[in-house]
Amino acid sequence: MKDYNIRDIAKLANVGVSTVSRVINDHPDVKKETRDKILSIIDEYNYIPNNSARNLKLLNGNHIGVLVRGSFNPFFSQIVELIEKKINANNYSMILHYNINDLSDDSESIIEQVKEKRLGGVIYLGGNFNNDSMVHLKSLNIPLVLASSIIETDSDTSFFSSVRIDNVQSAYHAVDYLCQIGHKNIALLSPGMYDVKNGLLRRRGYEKALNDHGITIDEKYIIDGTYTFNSGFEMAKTLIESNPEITAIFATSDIMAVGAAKYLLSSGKEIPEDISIIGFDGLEYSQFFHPALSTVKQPIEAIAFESVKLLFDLLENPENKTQQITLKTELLVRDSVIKIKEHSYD
Amino acid sequence: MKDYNIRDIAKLANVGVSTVSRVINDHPDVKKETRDKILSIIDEYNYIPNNSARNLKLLNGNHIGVLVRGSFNPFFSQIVELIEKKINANNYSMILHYNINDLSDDSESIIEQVKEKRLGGVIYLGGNFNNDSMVHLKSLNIPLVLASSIIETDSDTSFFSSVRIDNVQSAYHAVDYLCQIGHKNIALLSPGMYDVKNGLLRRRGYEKALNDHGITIDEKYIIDGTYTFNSGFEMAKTLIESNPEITAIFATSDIMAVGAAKYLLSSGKEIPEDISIIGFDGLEYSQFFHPALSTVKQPIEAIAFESVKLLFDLLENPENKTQQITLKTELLVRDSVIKIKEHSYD
DNA sequence: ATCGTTACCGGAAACGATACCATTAGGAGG
DNA sequence: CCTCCTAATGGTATCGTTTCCGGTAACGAT
Repeated sequence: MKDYNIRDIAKLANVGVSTVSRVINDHPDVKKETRDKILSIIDEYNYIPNNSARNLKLLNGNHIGVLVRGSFNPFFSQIVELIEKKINANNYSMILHYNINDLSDDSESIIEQVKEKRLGGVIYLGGNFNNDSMVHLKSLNIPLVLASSIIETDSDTSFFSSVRIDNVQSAYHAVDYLCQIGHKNIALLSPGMYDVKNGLLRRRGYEKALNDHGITIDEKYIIDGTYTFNSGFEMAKTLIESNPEITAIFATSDIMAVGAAKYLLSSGKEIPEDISIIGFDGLEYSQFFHPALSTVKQPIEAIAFESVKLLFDLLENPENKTQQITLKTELLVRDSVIKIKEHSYD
Repeated sequence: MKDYNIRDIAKLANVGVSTVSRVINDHPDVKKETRDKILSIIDEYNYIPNNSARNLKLLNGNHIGVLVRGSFNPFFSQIVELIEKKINANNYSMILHYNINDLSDDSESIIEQVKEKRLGGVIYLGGNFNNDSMVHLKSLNIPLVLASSIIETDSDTSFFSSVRIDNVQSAYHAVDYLCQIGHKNIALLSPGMYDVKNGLLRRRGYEKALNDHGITIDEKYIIDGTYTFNSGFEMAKTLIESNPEITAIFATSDIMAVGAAKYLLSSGKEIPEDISIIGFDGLEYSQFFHPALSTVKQPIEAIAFESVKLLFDLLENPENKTQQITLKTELLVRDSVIKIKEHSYD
């Protein structure tokens, strides 16, 4: 029950190995008759080409790496699942690596992974990149797409393909809405050191919205944490205990929002009557929370879909131009927000 | 900026390629002096051995496949993340494939994946296996561990290593508890055709508990769906609309439970005052729902940890015995259940 | 001096697939 | 009949490792 190799198949079919190779790779220069015969032998003996040999010869692997900056966030899990589906449809395999680089520079860890695993391409989810990173990475000479990543560079952003959203605008949208319906004491739940750049942009949107509505920014309404349920819970607790006048919370991720909402509800507050809350990401989960959470929905399917598409554009034709795509988010207003009551006119 | 190969390194270090190879693979037969010299050259020139060539020669890959039966369930995502961490720690790479076989037999799809991707080992999450599958799979001759899978065979279960829970007992535990606190009209939210075996066992636990408490099983309290939020929502709706006397729901997964709870709350019912609810899996999520969901907690970390451990036991020494591990679940009683009021004694 | 042993080391044949380069056969065109 | 072209095919070097099979040097024992 040994495995057959291409030479065995060639012998069995009475042809040369080159011909078998051509059949396997769909080269046109094979007579239909010969092709059919070889195909039937391949089928009969259950021959499967050896990928290692193939990759050795071709000098590039057919694994594409999906490297994820964070971990334990359903937002990433969902994207990853969708990406996997598409990668497999293209006859590549996905090598998944969560929680890349807790310490080092993003570009470092990517380079390491690519070399070590001989990846044919990489999708990087959720990191931060500056000019140096980009140049460093460029030396890899490998198809790379940056998805949901923050790219901080004034110069050439066209080194790599990228798929992202407008974080400032998206956050602005949510906070602007809160202001419009009368909220003035609006808190911000922000990721702290963990993923600074990302949170920073959303914070800028928050500040801009307040500014535009003539509300002065109060540092004590802004609190840092991490992208976890627990952190959301704790942040809300700290915030509300010392600032009971807060009427709305904008959380920069849904899991934070859920954590915060949980604190509010379990401390006897009502949502949205006492406090309105808006999350970020648009996890399926958020609509099954009770009350249904308002959120800024990221186009998760599109992020996954476009990332893979851009990657294969580069993979199939390395001469292709890189592309930068910015996708639209959508503010979903659900049951967790309410127009503020004007006490004076009661 | 070409990549160096082992011959380049050998030349640079003035040694033979075999010696370099020995250094790379930690063979003892190299003088410390020589080893250090080679090591420094390797470091200086940033040499990384080519995995394809290595695997070609060794005839076995250093990728281990993690194949997941279902998809879009945080239960699996969490296990996968933990597994990945451990696999990487062992210097292997994880190739992840969700949603294996929507149609075909589990063993078929595993075999296909293994051959095509030259996997060195496989962890299969959440499938169903019968005797035929097992025999079929055995021919692969590859380390394989079945995690959270249902193995239906009276004969030899020792073909493969496995990590599982006692589904019957776990479900029994939850339903028994509901009975103990006075519930009689207890509904079951079960996965339908999707993953029959798994749901079947939990159903058996449900039935056994009712039996032990002298409650006759009523088919109209048992409803089939899928492991999704939405399905949970719909099942609860159907169930409650036509059987308003139900006082408790046992859902065979947390996401079903959340969906069901959402229906109840949004239709004006109160949890647990009107209806008690218990889920299954123990997702972090469940405790941040409001009210905090009671659930049967699966030992997620242990499942991941043990799976990888058993796999590497087999990988490192193929002569090792396979092991079958059954892990304990834990009933977490939180805010979603309440002792039933006896109307007669009010 | 000769031998045996040990500790290191190198050469070269695989591993399985690809692709360049030849080669053949047959037909078209002169 | 010869040349040229094209379609189809085969031979073989090559990709970068590992490992078997020796080989050499050093050294103590005889």
